[in-house]
Amino acid sequence: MSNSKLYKGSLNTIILQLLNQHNKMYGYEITQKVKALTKGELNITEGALYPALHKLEAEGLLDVEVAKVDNRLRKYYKLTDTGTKETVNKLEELADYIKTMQALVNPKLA
Amino acid sequence: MSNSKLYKGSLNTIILQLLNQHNKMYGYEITQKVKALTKGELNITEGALYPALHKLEAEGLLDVEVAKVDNRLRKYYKLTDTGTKETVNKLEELADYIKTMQALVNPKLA
DNA sequence: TTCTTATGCATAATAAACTTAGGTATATTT
DNA sequence: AAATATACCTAAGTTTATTATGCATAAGAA
Repeated sequence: MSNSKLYKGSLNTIILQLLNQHNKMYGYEITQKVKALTKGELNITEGALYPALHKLEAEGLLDVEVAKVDNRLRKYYKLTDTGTKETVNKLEELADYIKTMQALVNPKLA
Repeated sequence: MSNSKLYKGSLNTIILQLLNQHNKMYGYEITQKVKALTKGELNITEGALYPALHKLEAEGLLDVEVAKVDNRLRKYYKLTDTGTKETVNKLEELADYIKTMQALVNPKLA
């Protein structure tokens, strides 16, 4: 993912928000989109991504739709209503995290 | 620590930066300082803190000095030179993390 | 045309970080 | 006297991600 440990725990937030922005995406597409948006700084490993997608689906946050393109399989994921609500929570948590960490790191500005 | 998973991986950064700001601190003091600075949002658990302090010491980033106050033990930790350098790295990583996550979450501003 | 890279999915073993749940001990407050 | 605060600690278990694989098709390079 990155040599920085700070990304630990951020994967679900990233997945949900990408699906929030792009409606439906498949796994490989997510890895490429993250790489592009972060200019190579963040590389989602498949060993992390696929289990995460399966878990989000099992929790009812994502729906899957299988498609065949160029004779190759794709699994398109999209947010459920519950998933959309959870995305809002995750984004709030991210904003809170950033605010809290900045308060810790630079208490003068708090 | 917090109900948000985003803090996973942030503990070392927090410890190092607190020691960077306050010169020397002991474990319990760190938990209270974090609680105060974050207005209760972040509570470092002792099960996470003490092993983390021991590891940072073993890696040569912290020095320990034992003191007895009111007949109770205190272990004061402070940054070594290496620890000070590593703190700079951690703070850069945090800034990069925030920038990257904001680029992912709000690509319009990127 | 063969070999490598890209696309696309997946899991299993291991490692790292943290939670939960204990344990010990002294000081202070109720 | 009992509960809370101070102050340290570890061990079992969970979560999250890494590393290492595996399978299969398409496209590009040698």
